[in-house]
Amino acid sequence: MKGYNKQKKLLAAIDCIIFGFDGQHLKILLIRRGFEPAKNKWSLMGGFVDSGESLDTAANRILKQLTGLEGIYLEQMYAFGEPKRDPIERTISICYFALIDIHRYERQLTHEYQAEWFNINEAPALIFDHKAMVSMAREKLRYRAGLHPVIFELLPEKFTITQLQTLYEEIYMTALDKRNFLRKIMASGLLIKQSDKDKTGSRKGAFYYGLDKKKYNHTLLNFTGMLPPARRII
Amino acid sequence: MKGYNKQKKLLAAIDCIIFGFDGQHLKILLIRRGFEPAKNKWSLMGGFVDSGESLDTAANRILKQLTGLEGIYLEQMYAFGEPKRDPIERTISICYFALIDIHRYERQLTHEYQAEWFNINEAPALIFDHKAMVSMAREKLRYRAGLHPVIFELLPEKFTITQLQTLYEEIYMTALDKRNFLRKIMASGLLIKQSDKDKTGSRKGAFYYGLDKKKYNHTLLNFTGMLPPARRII
DNA sequence: TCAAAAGTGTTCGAATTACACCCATGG
DNA sequence: CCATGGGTGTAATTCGAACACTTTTGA
Repeated sequence: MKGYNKQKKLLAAIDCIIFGFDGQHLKILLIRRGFEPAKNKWSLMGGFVDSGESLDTAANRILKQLTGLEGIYLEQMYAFGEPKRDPIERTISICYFALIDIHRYERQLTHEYQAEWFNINEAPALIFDHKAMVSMAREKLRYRAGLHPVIFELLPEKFTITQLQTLYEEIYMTALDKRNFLRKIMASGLLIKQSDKDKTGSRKGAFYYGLDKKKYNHTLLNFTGMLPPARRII
Repeated sequence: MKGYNKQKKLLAAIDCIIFGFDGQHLKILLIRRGFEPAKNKWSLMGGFVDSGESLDTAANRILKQLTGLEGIYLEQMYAFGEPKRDPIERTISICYFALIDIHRYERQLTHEYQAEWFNINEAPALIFDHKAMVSMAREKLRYRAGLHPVIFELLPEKFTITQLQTLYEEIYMTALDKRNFLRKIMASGLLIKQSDKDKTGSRKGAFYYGLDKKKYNHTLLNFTGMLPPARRII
């Protein structure tokens, strides 16, 4: 038996939404598409799945090729398959979302790869159905962040409580009370207070915190969520 | 421009995990595969995506063809794409999961379509990577059911509190206290007490409840979950 | 009359909320 | 010395967990 003769083949693509956080705003990484159609238009990171590679492998390869990023948090999100979504040829796109510490790669990304960060609310028009992908990714991020502490993937090794809180506020588009936030986040047992301070944000300086990596890995499956129940988006 | 010349095409398939609940156990619907390879082996409902149809359309079509089911709860779950997952030809499978009221279709399914229900814990060996699909679907169901009242899709129009509780217990593989369960489920405001009783389960009979459909639709986005935090699987 | 499932409240501790002032520092 | 963001506590309420007995009725 050589194959399923009567079935139509099609192209499979990967698209990645890459989230970052600059301390103020949630951002996404975009590039100008390198080939026709829609060449030079803003686009998510994308490419085709090769024969012989799995979807996860393809996603990692494409991410590496377009941005140099490796070993980052990457999760499959959804498959988009409207017949006309790509005007040239029938292509289904398996969409991934990634979370990275923006500062760790900033120069590399913008200089070597000419990728550009945009505030999530100020992104330019995107090709094809990429806008829908971005909104779905945003929603999925809220979902995930409410249940698992994935949010730390967006922060540097050391961060302040205020940065963490701002990040939650960005993702959920809501204001949080800092005392309650601190109590709750400390109760998770995930944070380890450092002895040094971030002096860039204020005169007084704010203590850095690090992540308890062991607990973090164990906690991925048992996290109650940071939002007060009444505001849970999920 | 005619196409992306250098890219490899592949087949896209749909596979559906169909969940049902018989009042006692969570079940999945399987059929014997109708074509080679692995003909007559137990399999999820599956088929290929045609040109010109979207993934959702394909999923609905395949479900209709193989089971006669229409208009049921169907949600995309995950794309499986290991290169060798189908031994005959490179095929990625976009996997859906469905929730149905088992009694509504029981005869139709088992007689006309020779599909068979299996308790989720007693299912036979499945072809390809279908076993992994089923475990992921189970997990996803826990996830969903903890946050949205999708669980009612598995029950008939009228059901008793005990049935509902048993269903939650099945999905989360845990025992729940009936008084606490009742209080919590009633607090959701989703249930409407009927005036008639189900007499099949006991001498005394248990009141039926129906779903407040308007509230149900609005509540899909604001549901706190039925599990005590300590036991939340998610 | 009894077996079997239905139905029903209370108490306790933990978690969540709302809320406002002092601290440390660099300029 | 003062403007700025950092850091802290308490009281009221709600929510979740644990727990056991009475009711109904068909056989």
